[in-house]
Amino acid sequence: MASSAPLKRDFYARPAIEVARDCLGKILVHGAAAGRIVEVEAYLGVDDRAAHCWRGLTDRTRVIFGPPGHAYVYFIYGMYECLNFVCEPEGQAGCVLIRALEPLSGLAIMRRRRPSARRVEDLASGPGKLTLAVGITRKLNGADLVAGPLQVRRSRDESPIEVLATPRIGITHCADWPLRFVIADNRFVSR
DNA sequence: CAATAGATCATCT
DNA sequence: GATGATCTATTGC
Repeated sequence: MASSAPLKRDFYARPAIEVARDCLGKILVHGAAAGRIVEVEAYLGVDDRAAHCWRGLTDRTRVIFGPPGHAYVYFIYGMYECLNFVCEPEGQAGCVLIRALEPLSGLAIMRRRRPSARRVEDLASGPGKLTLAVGITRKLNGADLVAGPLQVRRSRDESPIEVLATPRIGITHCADWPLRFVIADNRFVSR
């Protein structure tokens, strides 16, 4: 497999924008399924009206204010789940939404979980699609990314990556902030 | 192609 | 009671 050591906690204990950019090219692993992160979005703290934590600490946003290096998984539109990495030191809000993966292994089980995907490019090219493909549910909300069943690893392929910044997708507030980051010319990013 | 409707529910007003 | 960090199928050009 084209991956090695899991990222340590200090990787996540930084501003969400830095973590977001650095996540690109890393490998997300859950069981037999693994994929390369090709598209992410940064969500900031209380100043970012598009972020869930904008209103402050609630039952739902508790994990975002908790220690870094954990998963924040939330349920949206009555149907889909989305995966975030909690960033910043404990007590501060900030996270990174994982928006698309390039499938690397476990292709068979991914296809089984996403019967409607006709092409490999459709398996995990969106926040709701990737959680289905990789088998992430709300049960993983709060899970430790450093030691838990869901991990992020450095790729063995360390060839340079060209990163593009664009506005975030599907939000109404702060819609012009360039906090979406993609690997340039990658065919697995969402449409 | 592009545009739109419908599915469906946790969270917050 | 409305809304939302989405996706799919369908309709219409």
